Amino acid sequence: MSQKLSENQAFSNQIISWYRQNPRDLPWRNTHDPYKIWLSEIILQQTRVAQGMPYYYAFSENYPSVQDLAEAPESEVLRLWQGLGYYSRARNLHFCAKYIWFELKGKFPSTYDELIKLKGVGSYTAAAISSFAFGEVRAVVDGNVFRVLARYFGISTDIASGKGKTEFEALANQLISRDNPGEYNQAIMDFGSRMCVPKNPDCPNCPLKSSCFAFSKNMISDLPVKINKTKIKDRALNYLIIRCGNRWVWKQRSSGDIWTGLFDFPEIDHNPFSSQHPAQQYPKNYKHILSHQKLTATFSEVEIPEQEAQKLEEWCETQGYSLVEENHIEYLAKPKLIVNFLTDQGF
DNA sequence: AATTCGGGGGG
DNA sequence: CCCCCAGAATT
Repeated sequence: MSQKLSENQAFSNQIISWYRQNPRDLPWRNTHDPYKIWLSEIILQQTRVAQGMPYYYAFSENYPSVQDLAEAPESEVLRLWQGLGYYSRARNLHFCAKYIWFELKGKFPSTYDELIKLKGVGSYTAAAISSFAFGEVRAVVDGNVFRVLARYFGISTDIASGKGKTEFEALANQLISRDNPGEYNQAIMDFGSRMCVPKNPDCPNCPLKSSCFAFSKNMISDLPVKINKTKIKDRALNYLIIRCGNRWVWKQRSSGDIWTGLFDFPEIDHNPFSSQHPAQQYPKNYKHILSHQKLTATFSEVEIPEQEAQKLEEWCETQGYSLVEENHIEYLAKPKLIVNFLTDQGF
């Protein structure tokens, strides 16, 4: 056995050894059901375990099987996802559930190569499902793995680049335990999220410190290298709430922009009503940070008399807007910004 | 390769 | 204020 191979084996053995002494009891670890594992992995993309946990329970209870999810209306799935963000995850989840149930007759894809074809399933998620549910030897590379490997092996390749992704995936697939790939994958992610954390990691108590490159070179704060280019743009949203009796005009957002499929309000420009009826603006501005946009929203309100209800209905029809009874608002999937506004109004 | 997709937590 | 989080799709 080459020295390289035995060093790799020592690394994975220590990772698994640490994991067995410090296991977290997470609900998706108590099953091999690929549906539940898939569900958990989609929820946890770019999402902390603590934030995703209540959503995992909600989806598991409302949709215990892929059939239940497949037969649910998309509006309900999006409403259940409300507040978690990256809503294409929910739409892709529902799309794939329908595909698996109705096209594949409920037979869940069971290999990395099949799983990665699913919408919303990339290299990380395909590796996670194939190893956890089916025991395939396929290493996960998430933010935790990037960090642990970059520090331990002293790799300074930009983890946000395609070169970095290729390089780290190749290394991870050399390190993964052939006997227990799923447990190794769980172990290295847990190690990264609880021991080898981004800031102020607990190096003195780390079982791998003696052979860790970054620790020995005092480069913990320099690794991993991540070159971030995203710049945040300011954006104004000036909403107009058009009310007619107890009905409000709602707009379902279309693709190609933020919050696809969710409901908010028309914006104040280009409406035939606010010029003829007094529109009242709410005093408070709402600031909301997305990953790439800094939103500032204002809300105005205009009341349309019942005599013009038919004209309003026709205008909504041409615009693709919906007149929604107040008691139905809670069932619409809405962005957090809108939920915040409604909460302030007592909804 | 660069940009676009949410929302929350921690230093 | 910054960065990060069990990333992936699109351009």
